[in-house]
Amino acid sequence: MTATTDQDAALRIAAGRKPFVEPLRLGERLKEIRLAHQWTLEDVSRRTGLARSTLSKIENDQISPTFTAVQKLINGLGIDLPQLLSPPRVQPRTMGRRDLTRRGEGQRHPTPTYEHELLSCELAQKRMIPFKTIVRARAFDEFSEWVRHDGEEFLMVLDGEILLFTEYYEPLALASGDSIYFDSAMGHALVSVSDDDAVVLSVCTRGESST
Amino acid sequence: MTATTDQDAALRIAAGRKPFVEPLRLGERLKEIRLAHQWTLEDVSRRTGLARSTLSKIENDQISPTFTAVQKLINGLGIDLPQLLSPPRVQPRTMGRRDLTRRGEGQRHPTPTYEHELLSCELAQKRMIPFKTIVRARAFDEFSEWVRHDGEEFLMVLDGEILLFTEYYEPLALASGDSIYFDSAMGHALVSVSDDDAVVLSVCTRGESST
DNA sequence: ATGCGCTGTTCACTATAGGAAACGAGGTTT
DNA sequence: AAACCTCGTTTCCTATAGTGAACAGCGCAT
Repeated sequence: MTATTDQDAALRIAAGRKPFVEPLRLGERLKEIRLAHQWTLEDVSRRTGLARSTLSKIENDQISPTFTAVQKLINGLGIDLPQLLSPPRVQPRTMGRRDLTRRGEGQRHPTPTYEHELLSCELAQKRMIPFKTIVRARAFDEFSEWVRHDGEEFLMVLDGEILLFTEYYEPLALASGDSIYFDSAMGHALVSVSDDDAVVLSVCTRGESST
Repeated sequence: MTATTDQDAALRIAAGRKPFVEPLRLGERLKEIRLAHQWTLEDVSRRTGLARSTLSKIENDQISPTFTAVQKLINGLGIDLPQLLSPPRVQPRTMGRRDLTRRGEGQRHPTPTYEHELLSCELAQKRMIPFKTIVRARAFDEFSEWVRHDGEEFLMVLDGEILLFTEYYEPLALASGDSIYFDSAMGHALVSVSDDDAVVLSVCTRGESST
């Protein structure tokens, strides 16, 4: 098992189980949009080039539109695909969630090189993944491969001193209190150089396009 | 041959002509993904439930997949739709940026209640905003109003002890090493309760909708 | 070489999406 | 009320997406 896989796994666990396939009430959504603009089927037909009947069937889930049809829709209606697919244009989820993690109470994920402690893992659907890591690795060659994942990462050294190896830069020494922000698609790896294992706090961005 | 039908047809032809819409090289993109994972058509077939032949045709733009087919794809491949549709834009900017901030070298922004130190402020276009804050406020009533901004916020106490006031919850005591994740649209405010001013590290998400 | 196993493509057929026109339900005009 | 409009739905029919099987190409083993 490679370091990459380890961290990927941790991130994936943090990301939580996939909600599998949602029904994706496309027809319903289309009708919402149409009525919101007070358009008739004929209006939409003129805008999109799709037949009135076709639109009716799509709205009532009697057919599954072709991808070209979907394109005509998003194009003709002047909306983009996410808009068409996110039926519950809900704000509610943005308000008032909270997730406390007391010192040392995160969810631990040990690997040969790192010991991760996932923070705030009660909350699903969040846009950042924070975790504290004890860096056990002492030499770069303990990594079989670059650690690498989509998105961006912010990192602050809480304790000890580390060397940050990155794919495109010289190794960088970071002491307690130093912080760095980088694209995490660039290969990276941490090594402790202080007497005790170093501790860092990381925050990764979630893969985008969350609906 | 009624005038209505003629006009309808004319409009539909005009709309149906596809001059500008179709930058979506879906087949190409699918092939990219498949090869990136070193999957064979048969593998993808098993994952998605679509026939090998169908997949081949989709990859070669010989057919326009049904929306249900697209769903099977994104579902079976474990990707989401934006991923499937956005081949070109993601790659360029994601690779290799880096921004180091040594301890205490951030950009300071003092306010009556807080003393912020912005970290990694060299980098534009990043998805998280990290900053270290010295909490000067000693009582809740030093705030004239809730602090409130779009997005989400992660916060870890680095030093001292604070009280986190939030709009929808009771005040929460946080000691060094405790962390919390919350929707920052919910009003919030920090107060130091330790002898020295407390220090916290915060990371906020950037507003979305970059498009 | 011959045969085997695997790849991706192509064929022939079935299932279904898309379009034109007919239909039925309100609403407005006369 | 009948004669319309205009709306959305439904009914054919044709165009095409989706499938399984056959095919051609390639590496590998015998």
